[in-house]
Amino acid sequence: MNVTTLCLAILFQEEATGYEIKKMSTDGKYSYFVDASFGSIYPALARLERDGFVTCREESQPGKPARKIYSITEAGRARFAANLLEEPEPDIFRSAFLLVTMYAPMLPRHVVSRAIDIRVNQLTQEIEKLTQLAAEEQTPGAHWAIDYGLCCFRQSIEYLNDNRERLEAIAGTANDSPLPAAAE
Amino acid sequence: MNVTTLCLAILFQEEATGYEIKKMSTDGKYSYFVDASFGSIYPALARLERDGFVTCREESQPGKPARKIYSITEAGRARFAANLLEEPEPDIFRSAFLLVTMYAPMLPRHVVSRAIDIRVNQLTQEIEKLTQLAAEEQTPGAHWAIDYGLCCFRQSIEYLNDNRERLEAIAGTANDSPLPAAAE
DNA sequence: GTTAGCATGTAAACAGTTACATGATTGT
DNA sequence: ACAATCATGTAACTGTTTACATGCTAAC
Repeated sequence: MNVTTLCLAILFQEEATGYEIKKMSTDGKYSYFVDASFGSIYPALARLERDGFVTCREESQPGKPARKIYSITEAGRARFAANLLEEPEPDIFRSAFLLVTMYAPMLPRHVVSRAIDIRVNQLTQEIEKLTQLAAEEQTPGAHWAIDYGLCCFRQSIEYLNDNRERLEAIAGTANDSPLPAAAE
Repeated sequence: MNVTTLCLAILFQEEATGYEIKKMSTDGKYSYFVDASFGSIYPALARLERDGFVTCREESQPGKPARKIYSITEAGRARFAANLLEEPEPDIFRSAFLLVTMYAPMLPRHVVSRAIDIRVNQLTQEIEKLTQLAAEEQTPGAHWAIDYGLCCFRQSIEYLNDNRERLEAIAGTANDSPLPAAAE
């Protein structure tokens, strides 16, 4: 999914500024679609407005730049809806954590332990985020998605806790490691 | 992870050609790191060779372009190892399937059903791939990673099978859908 | 006094994809 | 006949990030 579609997806549900879209795509409910930066969101919104898929009203604030609040148009709704009807692209999972596990034999034990700790932490935070989202959220589709996410993340943490010793035992067992520190 | 690091990661474990690296990053064991195209792999290998991180020997084949088999150097091993010691970046999950679930109320039921079918299929294939990989694979780190993946994927399929009716029941319940087809 | 949050926007730089060029072999 | 697999490589294009510019307010 590209930034333009992300903007339409969010504006389909609620009005928002570019700043708010950025937050939602980085931490919020829409973080499972794209993580976009300001440098891609602002130009995307300008293009969407130029092409009639969104409209914009300004709200001036004393001392700050005016908030530009975007709303989706009928053309915008239709475009996003048509998008949703297409076959969804495959889900993507990319993991620097798994890279560490694959090369565990050549890594010092503490590096492997730290990687597990970081991953468990990340998952815990993700669960907290979803729990909070569920409390605020009303739409039934979002609720289903949140429940699914919670189930997957909990299972993942459980697996990590149950199997971390097995992985830590592998650490540092390679005898041809290019890391002098591996022997420590 | 970028394409250059991917090449080093693979060449750390085994010699390979650009073509083989492409396959491994798209379907194989390394598909959880980056999915790279030829247009990025060949230039990356050329840069790595120029900078002394890999070496290359050619194996001519009648009727085909010569295979350029790359091997990692000590400098390359050191560079990749240093990379692994850094704090791993957070794992990334991006899902077009979850987008469909979130907007289920405005979608016709068959679109939602199809999205679930596609996702279950994708997960099933992922499990088959990992099972096959486990049969071929020797390194203990890779085995741990595969077991972890299998656990997550199985759990995910189970959830989808147990909760698909609940999601399908939501489909088409929005009365303000921009899709005329939603009423079918 | 310094960091974080709010708020918009631009331009250069970068990484990567897509499409093209070339061509034999094997399977359907 | 046609598609897929093997095999390398380049060039144009695209989308996105990073860094910059600007500036107020509130918290620590």
